[in-house]
Amino acid sequence: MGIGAEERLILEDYLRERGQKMTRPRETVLEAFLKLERHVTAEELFAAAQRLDPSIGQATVFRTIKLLADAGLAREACPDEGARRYEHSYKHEHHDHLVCLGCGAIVEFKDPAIERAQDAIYVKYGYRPSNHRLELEGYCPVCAKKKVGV
Amino acid sequence: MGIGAEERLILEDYLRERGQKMTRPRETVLEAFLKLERHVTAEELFAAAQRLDPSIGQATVFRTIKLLADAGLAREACPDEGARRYEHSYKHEHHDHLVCLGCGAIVEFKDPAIERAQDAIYVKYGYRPSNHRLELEGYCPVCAKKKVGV
DNA sequence: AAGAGTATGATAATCATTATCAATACGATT
DNA sequence: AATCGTATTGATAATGATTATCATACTCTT
Ligand SMILES: [Mn+2]
Ligand SMILES: [Mn+2]
Ligand SMILES: [Zn+2]
Ligand SMILES: [Zn+2]
Repeated sequence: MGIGAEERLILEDYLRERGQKMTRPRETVLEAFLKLERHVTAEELFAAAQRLDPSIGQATVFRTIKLLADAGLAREACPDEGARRYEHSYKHEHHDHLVCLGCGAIVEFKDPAIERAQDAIYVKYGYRPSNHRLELEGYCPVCAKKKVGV
Repeated sequence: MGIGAEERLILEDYLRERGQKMTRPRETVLEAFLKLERHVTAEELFAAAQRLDPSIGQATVFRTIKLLADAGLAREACPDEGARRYEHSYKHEHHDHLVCLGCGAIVEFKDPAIERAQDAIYVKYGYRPSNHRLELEGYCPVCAKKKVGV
């Protein structure tokens, strides 16, 4: 069983349910995405997909990453001032991000106390929860040293 | 003492320190901003400023709202899928946002437990804190009712 | 193999924001 | 109050990410 077989099936099911088709370009984008274990922009994904198939178009990458997100295989995370970024969603639990403003290093974390407190906020105001985004910005130990006193 | 006198002085000091000048357009944008007690886009601010002075240019609004942010009078908050939004910062403490995906209603809240837990994360990973962004999305009581079962 | 309908890639269009630049306004100094 | 060196302005073009268009190509079921 090849890499990404499970994800491929998920995408196929998702497409079939909606009368859409599994195509070669979509396979290519999925494969490129699964190989990139990072928070990736559409442009980076486009470059990776082109390495697998130079004939692939940019528009297709934008369209497909959205499909992957709808299908539950990808999820938006860590927008990069201007560009969206996506990360794996399938078998990758929700988490928050601590990002270094100096070098871009990203720590992924999940704090039960924070998650619980957020749920309490929803309850307090009678809102039905959908999703949340928590991003902590700062300077990693290395970059903090470089900017002493700033 | 007119409305916004304090803020005006803050802006003047900020500009003087950097060899920049207090100008009529900047006054106009500040006045328009202070009157808008909401999370506002540059475009909305532009419209409001034009009502005060039809000759004002859009570029000036973009430039000035950034100045206000640097000067500590404004702060980015609640980006509106595509466009930045700004809110008052002077004498308006940090807070997080709970936003309704149905009608756009925004609840501002501050949870000491969450803030504390966030600080702990910074400590745990040795990061120097800069700022953080927490946004809870969901459906307000009214909109939740309209979408029962969705 | 054929047909109906979806997907593709190239390209143009959007939208928010920024850069450019000649003309103008500030404000310190005289 | 007039002068002068700079900073600022508004109009406009440019940018960058994303989306829309559309003629052609592909999928998948029959
Ligand atoms: Mn992540
Ligand atoms: Mn707010
Ligand atoms: Zn760093
Ligand atoms: Zn609502």
